[in-house]
Amino acid sequence: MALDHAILVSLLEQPGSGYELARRFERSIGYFWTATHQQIYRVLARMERDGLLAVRAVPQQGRPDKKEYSVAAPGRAALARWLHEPVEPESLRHDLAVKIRGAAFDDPAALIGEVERHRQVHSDRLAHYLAGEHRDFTGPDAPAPLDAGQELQHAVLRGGIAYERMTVAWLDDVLATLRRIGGPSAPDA
Amino acid sequence: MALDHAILVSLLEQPGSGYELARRFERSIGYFWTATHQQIYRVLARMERDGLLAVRAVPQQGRPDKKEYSVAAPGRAALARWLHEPVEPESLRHDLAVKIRGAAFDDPAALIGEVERHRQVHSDRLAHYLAGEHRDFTGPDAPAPLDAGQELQHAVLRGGIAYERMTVAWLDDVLATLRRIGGPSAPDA
DNA sequence: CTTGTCTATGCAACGAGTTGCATAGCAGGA
DNA sequence: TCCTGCTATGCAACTCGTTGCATAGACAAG
Repeated sequence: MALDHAILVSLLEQPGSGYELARRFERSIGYFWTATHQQIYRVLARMERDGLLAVRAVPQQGRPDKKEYSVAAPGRAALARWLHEPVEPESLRHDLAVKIRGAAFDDPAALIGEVERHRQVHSDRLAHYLAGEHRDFTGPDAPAPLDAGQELQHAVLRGGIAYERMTVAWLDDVLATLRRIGGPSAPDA
Repeated sequence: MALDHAILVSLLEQPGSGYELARRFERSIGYFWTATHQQIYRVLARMERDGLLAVRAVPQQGRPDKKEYSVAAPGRAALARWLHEPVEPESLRHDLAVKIRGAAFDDPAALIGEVERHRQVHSDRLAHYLAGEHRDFTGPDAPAPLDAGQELQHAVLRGGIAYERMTVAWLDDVLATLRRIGGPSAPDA
């Protein structure tokens, strides 16, 4: 299970509370691994119980205390072990592709709005990634010689950028196809 | 839940047994939605119980009977309803990206073999998709004017091709990065 | 002064997905 | 002959992931 390992990596990059992790999972890490706060709290509790993580209660003024988690030695070892194991190349779960094939049995033109909406989301994500890349890696405020960790984060971000660019281009292709067949051919049903 | 709908689409394209569906999910449909035979049998049983599918026992010589499922009217209606609902743009679950970021806390060079293995898998899938595209859509044996369903299947396949091409290129980028930082910089641990 | 939002954590229930195992006949190779 | 593998279906147990709800103090807007 990779959620454990995603949390370990994130805590090694920067210790933090469950709440903070949940927000990171909405941002950088979450681009490649999503998780809700419930999942995160449950996994943190389990990993702490198993001695992979250390907790420290941090009092805050005007707020409930937060539990700051950091990676203990056994957690680091568990991550290292996982890094040396092969993982399965992932398979996609692409609802929209199912819908596109399904549109043949309904009205293809009715899907245009939905595809446009997805295109917008991916286009926004792309802009967001590009802004992050400029801020952290390629812009004037970026650290001059990147260390290994930053190089790797940048490489992963380039993957996200390539993915979103590819997706936007593909959805444009799909839209053109839907408009082409929406005209001449009648819906199948 | 999209497994139901993926099954409906697949059965509309071609009725078949659970076993046949499981094999389709290893091929075309499975490129965008994976499922094991257990999942498929369970969902087929539920959908039949709910009247979305019709079953027909087909005797076979030298083999156990197979249950051929096809989509009943309520199933078609359920699919149509889903097609008109918005779905969430999916988020990735990319183990390898987690590993790449995690490599900063281990030996980056140790990840090269793993990344090469993934590159090979994606490169094979790409070749496989391209062969399928030539066979079904662009080659001399393809149907001359494609109908709407075929146009849409082709559009989805083009998405798979674009995805695999993008992934192979990105993994090359990652490999170059790993080799670059593997030399000068020492492992963090 | 009440309502809503943000930080911060968590329980309980459910549904989705995975893994291991079982059955059963037939075909082909060592 | 025995072992492996393929077609064909399914149960049981488990883990993973999602959804709804709850608590609780601080702060801002209406």
